[in-house]
Amino acid sequence: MKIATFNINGIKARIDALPAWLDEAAPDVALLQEIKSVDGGFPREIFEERGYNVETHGQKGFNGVAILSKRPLEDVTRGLPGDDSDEQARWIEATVMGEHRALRLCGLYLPNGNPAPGPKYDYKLAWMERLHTRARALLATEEPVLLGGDYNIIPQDEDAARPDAWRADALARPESRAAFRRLLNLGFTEAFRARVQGPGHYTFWDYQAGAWNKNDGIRIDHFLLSPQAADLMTDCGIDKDIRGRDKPSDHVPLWVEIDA
DNA sequence: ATGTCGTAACGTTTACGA
Repeated sequence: MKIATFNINGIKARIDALPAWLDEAAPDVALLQEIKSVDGGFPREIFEERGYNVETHGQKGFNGVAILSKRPLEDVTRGLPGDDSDEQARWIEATVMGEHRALRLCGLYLPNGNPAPGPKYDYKLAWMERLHTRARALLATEEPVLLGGDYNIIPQDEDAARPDAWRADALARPESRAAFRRLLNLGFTEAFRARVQGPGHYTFWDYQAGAWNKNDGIRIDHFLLSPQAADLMTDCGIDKDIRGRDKPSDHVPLWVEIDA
């Protein structure tokens, strides 16, 4: 089963590019972030026509996550637990039924956190604390669990073309990186790094300053796999090329192949 | 030129978030 994550930066703006990528890459599941749409405004028919079940968790204007799946989805939940006052739509979970077994999928859009320091950075770190709590609970189920999405975290210097330019940014500050490492230390495997080593692999290129043409990118979209899911992974990759097409998102898809 | 894009709104332009 091919499972992808893709920050589309607005469903209205990606109304052509997203279906074109789906038709070509043919993922069984796509975790989407930044749909920037309320649930009722999401053009679900476009995806249902292609055989996808559609589950959304949106809000007006910003954020918003969704799951598209060709296989049945069950037990869908919306919102990251741990703060009932948090109204930002950044988390959705569902169980997808594979041919042999079920997988628990979590689609996440982790707060950017800039400017840092400041209240937005505090919110990012608090959100990561809640993510840690939820991730630990999911591990305890001993089921295959995948946490996929836009983490807004550059894990190491090798994950940026110009690491010094990001040193003070919320995406690379020591507290952000430490919170990400704490997740890994629970026992998750970072899918891409389990398969590919070394610098030069990115999932985001800013629209500004010709970042794409200079390959001035960062790697901030990730899949974290529970031990039971990591045992089933057979491949992982980045669909880099679509960043150079018409009307691209600033992110590109990351995908994993899971033998489920 | 302080570099772009997407969304919303008291819209033909500005503000915000990224």
